[in-house]
Amino acid sequence: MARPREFDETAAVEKAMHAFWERGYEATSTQDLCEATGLGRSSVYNTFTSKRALFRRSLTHYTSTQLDRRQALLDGPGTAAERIAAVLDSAVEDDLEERRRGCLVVNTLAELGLPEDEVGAALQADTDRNLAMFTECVREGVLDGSLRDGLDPAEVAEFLLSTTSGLRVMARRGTSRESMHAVADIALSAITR
Amino acid sequence: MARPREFDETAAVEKAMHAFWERGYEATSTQDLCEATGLGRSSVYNTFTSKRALFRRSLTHYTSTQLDRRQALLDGPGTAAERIAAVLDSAVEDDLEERRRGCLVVNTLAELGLPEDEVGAALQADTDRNLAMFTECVREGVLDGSLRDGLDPAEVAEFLLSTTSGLRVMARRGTSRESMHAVADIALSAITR
DNA sequence: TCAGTTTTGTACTGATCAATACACAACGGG
DNA sequence: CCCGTTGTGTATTGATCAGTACAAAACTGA
Repeated sequence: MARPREFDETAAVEKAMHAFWERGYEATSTQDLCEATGLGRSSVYNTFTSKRALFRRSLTHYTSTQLDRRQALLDGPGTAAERIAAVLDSAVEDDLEERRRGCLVVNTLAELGLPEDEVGAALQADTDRNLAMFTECVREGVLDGSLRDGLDPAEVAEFLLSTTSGLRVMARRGTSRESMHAVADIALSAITR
Repeated sequence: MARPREFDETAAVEKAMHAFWERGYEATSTQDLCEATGLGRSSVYNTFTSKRALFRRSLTHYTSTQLDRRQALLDGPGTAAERIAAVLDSAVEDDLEERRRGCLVVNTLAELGLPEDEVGAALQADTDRNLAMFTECVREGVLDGSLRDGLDPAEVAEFLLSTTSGLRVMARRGTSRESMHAVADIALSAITR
């Protein structure tokens, strides 16, 4: 019944996500979002309610794919130390353009902080899942002997999240791939033996 | 000759800086800046030309005071390792409210990236000075024996800048003082012996 | 074919944006 | 004292902001 959509909703969210990622939340106008998605204003508002709601959709789309990728690396082959190294390396993009965009979560946290709405909740959820994933992997690393004895998994998880966040900021500073790699190596040396 | 100013320019810049720090660049309107500084629109534009120019003034005011404070810590007493520890600790504010604001430089980098104007130049200059200060101190630390042998001072400087940036992002995430302290300790353990 | 439902395009809303015009106020030098 | 210069307050600029009203369009089920 009724007229069907002329577009794919997920594809539209993905395009909106890239617009927000490129310019930040405030600097992205609803007009920008229409152009990025190829939709008219009516379709955007009919489907996503508001700019902020579309941003929340974009953000959760970003975090879920990013967390899945990270989880896959942490569930991959090798010692825990090697898997953590793979995660740190994955923050180091090959392409300068990509590196310059940084991370949508870090960018949003820096621009908006933790707002008291669903956007803030999405950011908090991302933090929690990251910490949980890292904590678990560190626990495994202490057992498999690839990480040092006596490490507090929760503390190391905070350290690793801080490190990836720091790397993303360095990326926005225009830091070279080589320098970012060196930073990742030093960070890793703090917890491996 | 002519009518004198009714306000202190530096004080106005400082108040504008806090407004930008609190809300970010885009979300801070010229109206907000008038209210924060207590000046009328005419005075603001007569004195600072444009919103962006006032932002640049605010940013350089922030970076210069922050760099001076950091330099003082790195020039202070104790071994290089102790002085670097003092810098990392200084990123951990006592007050939650202050911590939540994060760092104006990190926030701006995340929101705007490195724009091709004087704002970008100010951000780049801040990065350069930070790296230079850290590099010098690490060199001293290798000599005084408080840091490990064989460390590349330039690489460690990037690591330390990345770490402080990461800590500021964690602060925006709402991370506790204790967790941030633990992160700083782990980071330090990578370079001390 | 047509009634019912949803999408879409166009035009528009009031609000707010950064920036300016301009008259008047306030001072210093002569 | 008063002319020239600069600062300040008020009103306003056109542009753009997020969001909406509304009618035509496009489809489904009957």
